Amino acid sequence: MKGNAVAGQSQPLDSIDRVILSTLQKEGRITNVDLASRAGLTAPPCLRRVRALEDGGVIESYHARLSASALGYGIMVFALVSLKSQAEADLKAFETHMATLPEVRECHMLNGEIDFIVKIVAHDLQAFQSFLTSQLTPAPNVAGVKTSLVIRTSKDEPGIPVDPA
Amino acid sequence: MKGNAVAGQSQPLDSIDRVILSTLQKEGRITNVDLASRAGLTAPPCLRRVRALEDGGVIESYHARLSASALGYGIMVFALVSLKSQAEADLKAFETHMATLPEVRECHMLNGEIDFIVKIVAHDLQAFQSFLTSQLTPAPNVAGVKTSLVIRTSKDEPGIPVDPA
DNA sequence: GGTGAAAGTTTTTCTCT
DNA sequence: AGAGAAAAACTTTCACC
Repeated sequence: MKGNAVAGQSQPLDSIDRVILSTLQKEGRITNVDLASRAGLTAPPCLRRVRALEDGGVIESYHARLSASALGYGIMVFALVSLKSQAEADLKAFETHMATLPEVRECHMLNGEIDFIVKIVAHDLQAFQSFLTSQLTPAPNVAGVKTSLVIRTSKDEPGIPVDPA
Repeated sequence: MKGNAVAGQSQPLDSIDRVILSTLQKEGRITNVDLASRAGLTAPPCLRRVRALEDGGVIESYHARLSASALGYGIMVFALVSLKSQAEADLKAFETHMATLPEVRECHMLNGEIDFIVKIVAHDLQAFQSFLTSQLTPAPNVAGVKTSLVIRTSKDEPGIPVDPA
């Protein structure tokens, strides 16, 4: 094999790529012709750039953002979880368990005293309490859990900044 | 005016709607014809359902997910921020400041001792330190900031669970 | 790399059930 | 509400620059 067909970082991003990326990050279902005109291109080269960004792994995926409240998820909680052991196998075991729980939307390992931060959603406070005592506290290797209920969210931007070039 | 053209919750979601929602949450750029066949419909009624879900506010938006590392953002940090005053005007002032900072991706107000959890991204540790001392610590009304660096992320699901009906 | 035109799909509307 | 057919728009490929 010669060229990097899959997920090489390929070219440094030029300013047209950045327009494409920031546009698709905000409007994931924009048509290629509209995207092209915002990027100052015609459709074919725009499509080629999008495919290259997808194949190069810069664009990972596309998603619809759904209304939590419309789906009956009124509760969001951050849990700070410390584990008894920091051995890699034990960290993995905890992460594997988190992966199976639909209420757990994010699981990040942290440095310092607390080991994980976990973003959890639930239908209501009662459902969350039940989840906490039946799924999170008894998870493999858990030493302690501190939870904080989200009262309101003032900012929740998808993705990351796309700097102007 | 009569009907609720904008963001009424309209109908309870049936199982076809749920297939549409969970599919679009995972594959935001699927074509309507493919979506229709997964939902067991033909294209026209499928499109009508999607539009109704969009107009009803169940589908809020569509986004591309970009690779943080491909864009040079190697660092994610959660900051736990406590404020000097919990007066609504002071909470708002803090949130308004967070809204202006591109490094801040999420800002959630919490119950209990700590007032906000803020998800931050940065190019590297040095850029983060600089952000912390120049933007976050001196933000309006800040009493204290505790930061935790994310070592690795094992789960980061877009959106929320779509229960099977 | 970009352009313009052509071919192939998809989206979208309409009519009917 | 959903289906089939038709029109309009978009995507995708190709030849050329």
